[in-house]
Amino acid sequence: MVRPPSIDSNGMKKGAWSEDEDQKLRSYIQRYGHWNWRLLPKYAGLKRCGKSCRLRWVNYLKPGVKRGHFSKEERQIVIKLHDELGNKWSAIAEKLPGRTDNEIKNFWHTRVERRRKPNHSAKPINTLSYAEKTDSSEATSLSTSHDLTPPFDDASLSTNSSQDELEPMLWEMLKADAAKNEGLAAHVFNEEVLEFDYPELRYSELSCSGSSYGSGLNSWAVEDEACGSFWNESESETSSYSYANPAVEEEGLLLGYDPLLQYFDYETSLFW
DNA sequence: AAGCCTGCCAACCGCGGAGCG
DNA sequence: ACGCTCCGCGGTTGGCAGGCT
Repeated sequence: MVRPPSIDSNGMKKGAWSEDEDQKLRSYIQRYGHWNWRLLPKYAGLKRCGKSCRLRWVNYLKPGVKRGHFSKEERQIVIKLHDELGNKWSAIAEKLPGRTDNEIKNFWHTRVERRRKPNHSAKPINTLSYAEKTDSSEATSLSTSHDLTPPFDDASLSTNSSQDELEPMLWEMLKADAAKNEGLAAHVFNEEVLEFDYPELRYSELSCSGSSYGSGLNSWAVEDEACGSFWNESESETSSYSYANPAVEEEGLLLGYDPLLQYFDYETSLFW
């Protein structure tokens, strides 16, 4: 994960920092502060350039630096501020105590930007059994090897499509997919939760805010949260809608139409 | 078991702005 | 006004870890 140590043409060490180097830098700055980054390494007994020392201190050694998992609140702040400020990582970092611009930048590139890329490959990225996500006694684990065809294609849906255009289109696609796979999708929907990255569905959902799409038993259905209306093409029982599970709804809407399910967070407009 | 692929993140690099003489 | 130095920012890279085939 880190670059191997090496020596550049000026005799300066590059690459991963050792514990000894960290200790030298930490103790020097704690004692004298960083009055001049260029001269600091010389006085601290480090064979590093000032830039490298500054980076190591700011992003790693500085007291209070928070690292690791971004909370839901932090994610929302980053996304909101990025919408307002763009790639002003240092400005965003100012609003997130303990987070460095470098870490926010990494977070953005690896987690957020990737999810927003329209041509990002549609493949499952993580799998959790429904039982892990909920307390439902009905939840059981199930094999994930279902051959369900994604019902959307890039040509038919876009982020600019209106909700009026999208809903009938989605409805037709869901119906067709359910018919093809018979009751399988419903079972999967009820018992299995997969996180996935599936841009076509993501965009359709973004464009249809206020609506959710899911499967019932042996049928597909579309529910409109905003007005409470409900369409159901099947005559059979369709009352089992797993995304009503409170444990799931805490995180946002669980959106499903086949085994490819994940959480949609309306506040960040992203799947997690 | 081994090779390949992808995600993640620490660290590097280049550039621009601020400060100073 | 100009040139130089230093600092900080944002983009990019390198390589480990873990999952997949």
